[in-house]
Amino acid sequence: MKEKGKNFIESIIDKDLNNGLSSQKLRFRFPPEPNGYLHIGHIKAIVLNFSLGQKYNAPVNLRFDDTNPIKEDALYIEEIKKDINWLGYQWDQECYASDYFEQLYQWAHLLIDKGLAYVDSQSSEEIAQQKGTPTRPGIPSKDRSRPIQENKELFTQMKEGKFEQGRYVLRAKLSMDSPNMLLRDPVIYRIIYATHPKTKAQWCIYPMYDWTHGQSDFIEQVSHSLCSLEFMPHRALYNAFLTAILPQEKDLPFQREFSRLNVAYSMTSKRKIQKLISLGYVDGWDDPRLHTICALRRKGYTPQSLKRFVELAGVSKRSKVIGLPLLEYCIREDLNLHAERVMAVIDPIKLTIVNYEELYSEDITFEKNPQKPELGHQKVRFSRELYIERSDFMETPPKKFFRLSIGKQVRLKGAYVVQAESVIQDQKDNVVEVRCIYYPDSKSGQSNGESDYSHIKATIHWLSVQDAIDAKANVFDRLLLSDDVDSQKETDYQELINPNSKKTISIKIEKSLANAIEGNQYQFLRMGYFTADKGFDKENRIFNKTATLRDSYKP
RNA sequence: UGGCCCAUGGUGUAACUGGCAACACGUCUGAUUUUGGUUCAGAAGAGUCUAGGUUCGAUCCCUAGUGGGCCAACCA
Repeated sequence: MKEKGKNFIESIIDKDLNNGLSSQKLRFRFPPEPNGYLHIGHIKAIVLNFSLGQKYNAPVNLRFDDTNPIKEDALYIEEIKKDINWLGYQWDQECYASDYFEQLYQWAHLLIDKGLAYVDSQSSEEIAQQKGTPTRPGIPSKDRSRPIQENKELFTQMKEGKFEQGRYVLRAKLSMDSPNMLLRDPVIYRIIYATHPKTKAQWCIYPMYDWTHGQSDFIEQVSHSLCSLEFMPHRALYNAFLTAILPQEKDLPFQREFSRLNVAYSMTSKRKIQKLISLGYVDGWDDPRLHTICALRRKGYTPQSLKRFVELAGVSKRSKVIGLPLLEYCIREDLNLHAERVMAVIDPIKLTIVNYEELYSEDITFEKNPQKPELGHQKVRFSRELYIERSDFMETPPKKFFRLSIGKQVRLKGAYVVQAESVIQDQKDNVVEVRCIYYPDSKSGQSNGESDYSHIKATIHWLSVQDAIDAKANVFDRLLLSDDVDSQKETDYQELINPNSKKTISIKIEKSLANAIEGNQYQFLRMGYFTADKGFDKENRIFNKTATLRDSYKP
């Protein structure tokens, strides 16, 4: 049977299943380090692992890789859990690498017993120097041949806090001339005096990533340990350690690597984002211009759209940067189906209907969402004085402009056809008001008698002046000027930042939006998708622009 | 003067153990539409990095080259 769209990870799993691996043994895991907020790149790993879990009906663990107390914080544990839940995933077990510290310590002793690890007293710099280069073999440490018993005693004392930070490390004795630099006697334990988010002051030696990850996978019986491409050289260590401490074990987990999701114009480096925040270029980790999960959420991205994005981006082993248009497509696709349509005028200009009764008004209705008629209708007040979008009127229109200009007709959404008659200008000749007439027999949804309005090419949105409410909208442009900041080593923030990445503008919204709830998404008819910002209330009516609508109008 | 990984329309992925390159986004037409949105129909666009080899036949296997990525933290 030919299955299309299967990615290479799924192919590997299917092959394993065909080769006799029981589907009961399938287990995955998402292993973040709690040292910062999750970003769009993590979404790929999350979606990949959890959707594999769903597809194969296998459990997925959440494992915090908390082996470096200097960088980690309990705050991030909570934030990470929140983000994963928001994405709509439920993990099986909530695990911590620190749960395995004792076991890892015992295994380290086992490694020493086998003559495969030694305590090194050299400084970090000395060790680095002796490592050599990829083309030049390393030099063995003077401590490499330290007797096993002495190693055990020193390591035990390290654990007992007998030494100051940095005094000793435990190194695996592998090879000092491997072309894989990671195999050149890697450090597997170091002394750190810091408070760990989970184990507090219980430990003063901490295992390194390589000594932790494979073993943690084994303990949790993870079958397929998926990580990004840059961990490929670590696979040799992953396997070497597992086979060293578990020589008779047959069902060892194994690591497979996929390319990480790099998004154009996005910054995912914690250090760099932190810098942006401290320099005041963005307001915080959830500034909608960033690509952290909390920022995407605040901007109005939905879990569904982000999952879809990851799905469309695919899984492969090529390093690449995905462009923003795909991300925008995904949120439009979702919001088109779900967002309520409302009227809001972003850049208002007054439109007066001269032949409409001055004190008269009427209720106009239109569908909340043409994609979902069952949602019913929106009711808006129509009257003589309206606001329309400034860009919907032109004094000297180009040939293909279908909207309002003197002598031309448009339909006001849900209401009447109007024809512009004249404009009122200020001293500087700016148009401040458009005056028009309306055709009483052109009302939406009514039979129009003799008149035929089918030639009207455009429908524009509007708001009754007396009912319009003031609000604000944050409109964003890309924060960064370069599409691939993440791969740049040093960054000149001055030159990197788009000075016009955020504009806050005053807009007019319809009454029904006055009590919008934070996080709710709307389509401002013809203008794009907007989301009520956090803290939205009567005093503070702010919307974030989530995405623009597609626009095939080309002047 | 190292090792590992990768190379398919503009972009991202697909093509089962080799059988005349498919899907999505984007682009362009046309239709529908009271959102220049949506939807629908259709089109253009690659002969699979290069050179060899194996084969009746190569995107797929082999060799070499080229280009890109990763690796020398007491980070993960």
